[in-house]
Amino acid sequence: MRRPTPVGRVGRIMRSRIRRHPTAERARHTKTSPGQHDPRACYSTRPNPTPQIAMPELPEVETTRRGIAPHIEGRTVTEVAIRQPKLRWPVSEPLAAAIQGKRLREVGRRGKYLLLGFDSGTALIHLGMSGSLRIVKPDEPPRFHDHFDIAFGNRVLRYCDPRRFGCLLWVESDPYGHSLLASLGPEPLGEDFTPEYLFQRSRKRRVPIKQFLMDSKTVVGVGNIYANEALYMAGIKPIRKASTLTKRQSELLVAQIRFVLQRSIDQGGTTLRDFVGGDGQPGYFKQQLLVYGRGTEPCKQCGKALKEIRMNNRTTVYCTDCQR
DNA sequence: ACAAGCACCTGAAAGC
DNA sequence: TGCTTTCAGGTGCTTG
Repeated sequence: MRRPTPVGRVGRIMRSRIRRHPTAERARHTKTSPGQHDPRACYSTRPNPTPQIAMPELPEVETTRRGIAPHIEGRTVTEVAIRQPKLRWPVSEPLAAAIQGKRLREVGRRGKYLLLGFDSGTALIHLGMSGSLRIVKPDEPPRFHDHFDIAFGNRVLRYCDPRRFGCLLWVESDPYGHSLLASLGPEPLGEDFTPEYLFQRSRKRRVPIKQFLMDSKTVVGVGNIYANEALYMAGIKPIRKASTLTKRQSELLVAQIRFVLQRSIDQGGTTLRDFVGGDGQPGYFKQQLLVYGRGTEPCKQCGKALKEIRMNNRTTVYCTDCQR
């Protein structure tokens, strides 16, 4: 089916929207005209193995953090190369100059954001839907979608993102006060994410429970895959209104969310070597998923065909018998 | 405050 | 076979 094209007044308004982040620098990107420098000229030629697209959910981001941290923490930035500044928001203009010669204190994480903490300022990195980071040697030629490098001597942190939904922003003040992080809900593996919290928070919410869980203001790091899995394991139907959640179900749900995320992080630990010289992709997609991606295959508990629907434009899979 | 829907992007898959 | 269209999805923003 053809995508509806916005028409009339509303369409004009939508088309005229400017893509920017309110607190991000308003870097302007003029189109490259003939004769001008084409940023893509920096890339090696296109025929390289297409990077596998894995959806980075919280376990992937945490594994990435653990994978890159030992190689770059405590080291000093020797060079920054931005080949493609047009990510979800323009790469912060002052970033390269700001971190040049600076020492990286630590690699932190808040939700799905990675925080490269320097002595003065923080680089915020989000992997979007298809982003990945890996450590390469300085002489390794960039592939087609390798959009930026941050070099630490002989170790280069390289960012690849075919769909460019990720971002690289420079924040000089307290990063946790930045608008992207300030309103985030609790960490799912932290002590603030309790059954009581989830229960109270869901009281007046009429949206489907799955959508409620995927809202980063409720809890961070629960994307489509893990929302499907956790709801299946907790025996809760994704389309139910959040407000119908019982206290007992809140307990089950919190426990299952913690379980599926922790298990994935544990499994990711076995693929850390992939971050150096490899493709930078943790091997999560190999893990066994109970419902996500199984379409209408039989439920692993009762054998009945799973149901696949679209909810809020997201694929949702559940068992009509095991989930109530 | 809450809810709904769009935008961003491009490789892969499906459709013709 | 080859071209065109649709789908996938995280998440901030705008509108209702």
